[in-house]
Amino acid sequence: MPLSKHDYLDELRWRGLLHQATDEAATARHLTEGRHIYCGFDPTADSLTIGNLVPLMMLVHAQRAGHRPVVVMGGATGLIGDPSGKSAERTLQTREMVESNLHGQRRIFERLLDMTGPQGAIITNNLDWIGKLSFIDALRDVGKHFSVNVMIQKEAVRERLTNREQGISYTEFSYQLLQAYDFLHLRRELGVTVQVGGSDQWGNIVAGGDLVRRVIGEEVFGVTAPLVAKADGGKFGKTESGAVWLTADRTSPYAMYQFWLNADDRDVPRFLRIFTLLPRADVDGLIDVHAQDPGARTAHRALARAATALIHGDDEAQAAEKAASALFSGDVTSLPEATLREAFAEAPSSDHSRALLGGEGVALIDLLVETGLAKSKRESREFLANGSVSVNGRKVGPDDRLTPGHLLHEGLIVLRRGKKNWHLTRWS
RNA sequence: GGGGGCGUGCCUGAGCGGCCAAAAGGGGCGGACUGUAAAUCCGCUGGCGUAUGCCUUCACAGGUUCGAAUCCUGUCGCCCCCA
Repeated sequence: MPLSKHDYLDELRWRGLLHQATDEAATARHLTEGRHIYCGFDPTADSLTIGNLVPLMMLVHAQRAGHRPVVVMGGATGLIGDPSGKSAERTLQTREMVESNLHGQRRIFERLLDMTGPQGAIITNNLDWIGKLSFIDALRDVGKHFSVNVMIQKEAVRERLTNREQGISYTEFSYQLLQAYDFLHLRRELGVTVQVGGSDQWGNIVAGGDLVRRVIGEEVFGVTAPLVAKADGGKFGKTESGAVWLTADRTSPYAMYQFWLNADDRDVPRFLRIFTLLPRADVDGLIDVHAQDPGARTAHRALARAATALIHGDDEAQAAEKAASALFSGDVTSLPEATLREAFAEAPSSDHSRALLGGEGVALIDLLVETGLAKSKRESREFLANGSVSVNGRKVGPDDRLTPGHLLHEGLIVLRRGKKNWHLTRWS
């Protein structure tokens, strides 16, 4: 199989995606030929978050380097629950839930990975093989190769064993057996020899490698990426409105664009390397510009554009960018109607009767509550008094009312509360 | 089996009969400054139609008292020491 000029490990290394590898020299040698590289994703939700993007990028780079990526959707493991990195036992998901989550996540893999050609990604579901395993088979064929003494040493388990309040169930304790069995199965059936994942997966990956060696006496390899942390110490991937998801139904392209654009200066270089596919020269150039004048936010914009395009496609990224610059240009009034409607395509909006604008007009205090920009009249009053609210880009006070004079393009009024909470009202 | 301690608002954590909707910090939300940043500063942070006001909170259920987060009894949960 032809390999691209980019060496996989080197690529991961400069991008900051390489945390540890099993016998790095041997792994590097192994990767001089095209291999099958796998990563597992448990269907804990019907989408994936930006945090899951890290291991996903490892597969993307594998493919670009000439290897064949194999996605293992955890149809079986998702029913059990991975204790790695979790401080408490989780409630079991129903089979239906796992099943539907699987479908939700599949579209993301298909979008980010090339599904065609000899290097086309393979998407599998470990329920297909784990589901066939009987309890007796599991204990004899898998369990016999594991030492409980070793299992309880794993970080994911150890912490829970010493923690009286939490403990760990036999179910979650067994998780590593299943993931190890995945590796064995994939080695046998698809010739998969490398597993990648986040650093929290190291224990599971090693367990898989051990199993393969014991059963078929062959060496397999593992590579992990570091945990992505934010410069300010906060948890990566969270915003005021919760996690940032990779599908538009949960996080709009616009919201994702904003997420990247608002990245801390210090995080931008790293994010450019990890979350975009921009070539090294471009990245280095951007980092340079960024260091000279972070205020210009050239690198922020490039990051937001590239990362959003990677997930949602070029068109969506472009639209998000246009909307962002329109909204934050300050003067909403001068925007053409089409741009305005486009910019607010994803923002909350509401319809109102135009007749209300006549006479005394509509009190903003009430409207803020109606539109959800404020939770109660009391809060509404507070925001207005603080000068947090603007109508069509102009600040308003507690006693202001909306009249026909506020209408843009014969029927639109733009409300904003705080810096980033927009709402479009339509009047007809 | 015996003995001791703890359970407060989103989180940490003071309060230990009235001055308590409850200190302080964190977080969150607004504002100023800026670059839709960081740092800093200011305000808000149980709910309520605008309040020298009303309602609901200090694990839960009762009780004592003019009055309880604060005292008593029981229940639940957790921690520690001895055996």
